[in-house]
Amino acid sequence: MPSLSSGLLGDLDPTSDRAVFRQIADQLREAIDRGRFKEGAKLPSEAELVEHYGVSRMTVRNSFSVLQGEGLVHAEHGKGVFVRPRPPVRRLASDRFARRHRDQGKSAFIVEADAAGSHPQVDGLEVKEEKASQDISTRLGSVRRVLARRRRYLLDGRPVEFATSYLPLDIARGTQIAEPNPGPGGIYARLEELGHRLDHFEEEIRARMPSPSEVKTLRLASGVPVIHLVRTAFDTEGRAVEVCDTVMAADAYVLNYQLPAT
Amino acid sequence: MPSLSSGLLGDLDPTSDRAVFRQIADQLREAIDRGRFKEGAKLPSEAELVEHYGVSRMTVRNSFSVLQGEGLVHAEHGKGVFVRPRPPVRRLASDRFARRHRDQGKSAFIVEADAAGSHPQVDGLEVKEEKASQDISTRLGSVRRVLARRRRYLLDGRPVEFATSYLPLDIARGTQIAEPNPGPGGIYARLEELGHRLDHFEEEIRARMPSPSEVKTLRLASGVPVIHLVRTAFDTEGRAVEVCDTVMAADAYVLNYQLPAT
DNA sequence: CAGGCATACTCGTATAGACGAGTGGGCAAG
DNA sequence: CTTGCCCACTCGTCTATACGAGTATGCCTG
Repeated sequence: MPSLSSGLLGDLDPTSDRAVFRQIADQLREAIDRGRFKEGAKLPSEAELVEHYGVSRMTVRNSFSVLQGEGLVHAEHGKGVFVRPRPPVRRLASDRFARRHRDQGKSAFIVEADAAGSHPQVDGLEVKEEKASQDISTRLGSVRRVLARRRRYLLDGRPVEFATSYLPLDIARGTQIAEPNPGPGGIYARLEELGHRLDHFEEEIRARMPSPSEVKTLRLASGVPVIHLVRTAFDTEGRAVEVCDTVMAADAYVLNYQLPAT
Repeated sequence: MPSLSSGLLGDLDPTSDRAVFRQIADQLREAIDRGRFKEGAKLPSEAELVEHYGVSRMTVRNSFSVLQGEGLVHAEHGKGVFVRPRPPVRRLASDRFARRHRDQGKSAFIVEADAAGSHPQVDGLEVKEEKASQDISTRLGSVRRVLARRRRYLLDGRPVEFATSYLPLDIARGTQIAEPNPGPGGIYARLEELGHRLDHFEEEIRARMPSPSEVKTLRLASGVPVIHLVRTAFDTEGRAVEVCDTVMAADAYVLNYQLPAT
């Protein structure tokens, strides 16, 4: 039997008009912030908190759901509720598509991860021709059908990113871009070999909560948003030659950009 | 008495091992996605759904809380649960700090919002000297104390962004930068007048769920993440002359960047 | 000693009921 | 007609209970 007496937590203020479950959430949050519960540590069980505060179990669960929504903790069935550890983040530099990074035989993702000491994997590779969505069609300049290259990226076994590249068929069909393995330097290297000299990229960044299918694909804990990045590659003639739609687990990424002061 | 018969919703599958509240959430989500409930529309009330599905009220509330966590709906006490409308977004262009945008008398935020037909406000202005946090100190190159300029930005009455600029005291003290109104072109114009010719900016972007204080400051609905952007300005000598820490309501922003293919 | 099972602990799901508080419409009194 | 109150409807909070399912541990059996 658990001896409880979770000495780190205070009492409720019955005179306060703050809801009880919020008061409990506040105390737990503060305890976490102060380091009384460290990353990965187990919080008191529901039963212990019921005992400690003298409230019903649903009230305690309600507190936990507040903290889950904030991304502070996560529950594991049969084990307990734990302070969510901050996973190692992947930093995306704004020069990651520079030509000088394209001469290796491996993809940028693999090279970076190796350098950071993580174990990278690429997964769920799928290459096919399909009808362009309204959005993609607009971005690529009114194309009807496109070549789509889908893949998922994992770091140390954890899915962190899901990306789809779209290319106009008149560019990609029949080239190595339409093969599962696009070869050294990736599709940007192939595009340039095909005479589409790249001029610049435009990136569009949003953050939002994931859809259920994204939760599944990225195995996201509750309270983790996604970063949605859409990159369009333009050649020197101003034509959009590729659109890459990427959904990233927000807790696994920091994006870096360098801007000239002009 | 409500006549219910919310004909748009199906039945539960008792053989499914998917939890009842998830099935209900799924049906509501699908109805929203299909446009059966439009933006801003009211969903059936808890009581109606209790009736329709023959489940207890807590189960229905549980479904709603799933959708709230996804940022799809929001509840209004005494009124109902509504499909969350997508607010107008502010697009941040990567050239927004170019010198050519600095000659007007008004701040970039005001100019942009006016152009977009929204009503901009700046709020909670606070300028003071304070101790630099560990992080800020590191970014500015080991300064102890800094000038901090805090302000909140609103669009059509809605808070969308909360920003703090930090500057080393040896640069900012006694200048117009230390005044509430930094003058035309903002602090970057003043910095250049003071001889700190700007070379480039570095921006660091994260997305996460907001802290309770951020929820309050930005009046965030549940299920809305924040974008956390930290920008460092460097002068031509490579010195960091300003750090701007910005927290944005993620549903109000799209960030745009343009990258050279190098 | 190894394997398997029982058990106690964990969270997950669901029910039923109670009261409170915000909102808005309708009715009644002035 | 206007004012003000009441009531019905909404979601918010909380209690108490029940059973299910995942996990870990230790004991018991072979």
